[in-house]
Amino acid sequence: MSSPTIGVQVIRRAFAVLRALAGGPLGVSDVATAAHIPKSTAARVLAALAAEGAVEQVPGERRYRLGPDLLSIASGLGETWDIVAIARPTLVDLAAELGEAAGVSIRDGWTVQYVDQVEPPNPNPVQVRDWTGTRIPLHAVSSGQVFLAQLPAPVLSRYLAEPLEAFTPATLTDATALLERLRQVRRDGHAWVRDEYSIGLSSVAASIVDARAEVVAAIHVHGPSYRFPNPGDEDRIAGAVRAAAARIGARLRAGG
Amino acid sequence: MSSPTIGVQVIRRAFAVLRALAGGPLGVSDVATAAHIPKSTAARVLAALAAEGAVEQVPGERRYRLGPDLLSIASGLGETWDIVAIARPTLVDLAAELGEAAGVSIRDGWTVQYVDQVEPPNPNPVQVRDWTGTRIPLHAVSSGQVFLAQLPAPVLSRYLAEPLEAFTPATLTDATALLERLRQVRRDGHAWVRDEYSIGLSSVAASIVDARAEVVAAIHVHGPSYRFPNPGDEDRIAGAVRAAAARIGARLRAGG
DNA sequence: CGGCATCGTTCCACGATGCGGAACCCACCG
DNA sequence: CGGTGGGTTCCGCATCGTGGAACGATGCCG
Repeated sequence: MSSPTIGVQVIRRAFAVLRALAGGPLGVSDVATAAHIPKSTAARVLAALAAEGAVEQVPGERRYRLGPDLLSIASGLGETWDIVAIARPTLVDLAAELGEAAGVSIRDGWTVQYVDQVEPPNPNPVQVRDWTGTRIPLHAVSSGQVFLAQLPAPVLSRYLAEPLEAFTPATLTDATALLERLRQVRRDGHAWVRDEYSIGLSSVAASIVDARAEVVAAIHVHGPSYRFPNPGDEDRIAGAVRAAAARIGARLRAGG
Repeated sequence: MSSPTIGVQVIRRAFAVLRALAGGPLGVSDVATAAHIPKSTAARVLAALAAEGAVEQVPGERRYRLGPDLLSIASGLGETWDIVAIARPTLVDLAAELGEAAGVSIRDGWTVQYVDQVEPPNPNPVQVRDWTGTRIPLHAVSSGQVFLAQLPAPVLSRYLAEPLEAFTPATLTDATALLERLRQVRRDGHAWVRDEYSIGLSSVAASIVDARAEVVAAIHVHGPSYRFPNPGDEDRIAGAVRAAAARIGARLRAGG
């Protein structure tokens, strides 16, 4: 291998297989193709994963899909798990109300990690792809700015010390401009971002606060800039997002 | 190896590690002990899992915990995922209302698979352990009986063809007795089970029906038999469980 | 303040373990 | 009945993981 390739390779492959299956049930050959591994190896890995309950054959067919045992592991995620589970119904409502996709994210170091997303009912054919599982630098997206806005000043300045990557011409790469934006975010309780991460994509986000008054997650709604937000509709939309975030926070604080 | 030990062993170990971490953050040595693998191997596996985002170091500390990327995989579970996510808030309410633990399960072959469980607030010190991730034969538990009650006759008789394992003296191991019970379940819309799986443990379950009118999951509430159900309280409790199941079903049918 | 108990990391030679190409089998289809 | 494509099995090779042990960092306690 030209690159050192750190780590245990079977594990790499196993997860490649799991991620491939996350898209829906697949047969052995498809898995092999999707995960870039030889067919026989794919079969062996699938068998091993099946023995662990991480995947299972869909009854009748011979394709594989993710197995329910993953949930028993995922439920060990603790607070993160609670957040996703609790947020889901509210996201469904929010997506329905605004007609665009809604999602939750958490902060992971200097990036946002999107952990769940729900599409509106009767989604418009023009829709934003599902970002679940993606990590994006904090300054480039609305959820990230929400996280940044509540960081203690010294921590924040450590983030600003490094150069801010540009994704589009609109990305805020200047520390001063970003600080000004964060001031707005703190004032409004939400962050509006247009075309800063991807051209033609707009989003609003608001933060979720747990019992210890800490920001543990953020929710957002996003859609194509040409129709979202409709001019003059920004406040209504932002209000809905803030309200949803508040509701989720309340549930989180109430129910364990 | 005395036993053939089928499967890829690194994968076995990787999942042993993940399951160990499902209980909460652990250091390398603890993981090694819990998963019964040498320390250096544990470190290597953890590093590999970390590279996949399946685990992460808790910031500041050096212990590891499950990583958010698991969610991006779990969200590929499709309907099962939706069920858990949607059921959670209702389970929280239900557990609070009845003061005992509530859970969701799905059917997996001839077993029930518990996929989530929530404890009541201020739980009594005497509580039932968390069954999440466990599989139990259908006839022995309330959720299982709910699933059995709606199986087509021919499928059901295939299950009854094999001997029914006894877990306690109260387990229904006689096909006729079980059929009679299932009749009750169909009539009532719920299943009450006392001491049939474990002595001193009682539970009620009701089924969750999706848009295609299929039973896709069941919820239950269970507690120690000495206090649950309180005499004369069976109907109220069962009613609450049925209502919760109906609510979850409705949400499931509405929101994607 | 210094020594001891832990915990994590690194190293390396050994060999078990997983690898994967190819042959085989089966189910489905034309 | 011959062909195609997916799944499973086989088996010799060497890769990849293994784990004991030594090292280094931490932090607790005396």
